Amino acid sequence: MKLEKITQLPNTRSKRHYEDACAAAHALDLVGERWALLVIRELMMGPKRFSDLRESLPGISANVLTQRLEGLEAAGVLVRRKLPPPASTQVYELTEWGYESEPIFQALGRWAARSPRHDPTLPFSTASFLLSLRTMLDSKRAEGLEARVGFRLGEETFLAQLAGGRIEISRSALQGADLILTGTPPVLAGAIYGGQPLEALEKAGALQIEGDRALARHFIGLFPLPPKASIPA
Amino acid sequence: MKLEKITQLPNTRSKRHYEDACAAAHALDLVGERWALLVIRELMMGPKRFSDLRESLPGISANVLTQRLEGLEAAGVLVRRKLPPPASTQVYELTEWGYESEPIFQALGRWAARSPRHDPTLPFSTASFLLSLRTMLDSKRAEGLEARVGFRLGEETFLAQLAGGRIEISRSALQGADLILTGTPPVLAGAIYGGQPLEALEKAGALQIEGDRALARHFIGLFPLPPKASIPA
DNA sequence: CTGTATCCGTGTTGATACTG
DNA sequence: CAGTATCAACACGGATACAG
Repeated sequence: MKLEKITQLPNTRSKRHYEDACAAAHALDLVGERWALLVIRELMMGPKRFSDLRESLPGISANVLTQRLEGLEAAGVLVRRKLPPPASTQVYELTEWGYESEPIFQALGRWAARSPRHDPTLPFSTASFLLSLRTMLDSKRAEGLEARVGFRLGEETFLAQLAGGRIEISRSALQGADLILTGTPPVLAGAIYGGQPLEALEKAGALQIEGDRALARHFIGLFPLPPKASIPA
Repeated sequence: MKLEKITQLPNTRSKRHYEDACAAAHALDLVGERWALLVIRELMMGPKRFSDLRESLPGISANVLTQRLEGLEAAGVLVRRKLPPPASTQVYELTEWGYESEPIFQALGRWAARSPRHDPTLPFSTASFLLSLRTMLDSKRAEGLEARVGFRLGEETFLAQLAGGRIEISRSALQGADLILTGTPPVLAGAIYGGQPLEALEKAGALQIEGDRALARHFIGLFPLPPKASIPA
């Protein structure tokens, strides 16, 4: 008669959370669940649909994505919005406060780039590639440069504007770009972070360069990786 | 004879990890499990023993703490060290790279301090209080100030040195301090972040002030909180 | 006294199949 | 396309027992 266990009180304290006044701990209550931060990362360059999110998050399952979207909406990190007709499709978009979480990704990324176990050959999403540029730009090296670099990544195009040692990147058309790079995020990352020569990638057909080729060579040198941490025996 | 179950293959792919080249995702593979970041936070002000960690992490269970310590050691974030006799007790200490994770906490903390749901009345550990000072110091306001502020928090003492708009905090004896504050982390946080008047806390016996009282009033004004985010309906 | 290992009830996660 | 339903595997947290 194990069916008698209807007496389960299902929600004493429905969610698991740290009982801790520390703001960082609170942040983990909000976005510390598995996949939550990666969902936010994927929305960092602008709104996306449910299935766009699924595609760019290798391995997330539909039900978990649903739960995370619900949780993040309840937390005030994102909103679901219906695009006006004729598109009429639903998208998820970060709130202003949601967009302000970018420094979290930068801190995580800068730190983990030094990890001895970091494997840069895994799948690389468009959003993380573009965020990595914002994170890794060496403002000293970019100081004197003023330029517009366009990216064609799959269906989408993005424009990076360099000025005053800073970089701004947004979804945008590419007119007025001094240079346009076309390829997949892993290939572009190979050129920028992996030191792979542009010519070789071009010959292999993995990369196309239109416009100022000298700028291309300069540009890919603006994003130095930190040295690996040496771990004790 | 349940002992026959040795046939369990325990590690097909022993750990759950994101298959993602993004460095931030890799960071989450290393320190994204529940409790991992809070363990690191507690070690941020110096080495601790197993039971110190348990005490300062309300709600963690012994087996989970063991697992996290193993995982973080394997990742190269911390090491276990045996103190020389006669103390001969084992402590956990962050590696240099482990200490470099502090910007992660600052980014998380700054962001979540704006959360509409942040509840600052929960338990507050010594480590998170001291880290919050490093995080929230307004360097403009601290610009001209040169001072040493001591803290007596339970058994331990810490010295905060202000100079050139920056703050350094370390476990240390308190000689040479211009001001010494004694109390619990929640009380001190109430004064610094909650705007509770020093005199009231002192009269209530929750706080003791030794030394330069004008400095105390100045000091608690150096750590402004950001405004709450307004979340959409 | 300081950690570690094991058992166990429960909640969370993830893969597949399925529905509006 | 945008999710729900189901179910198995795992992770968490509590208790307890064990080892130096």
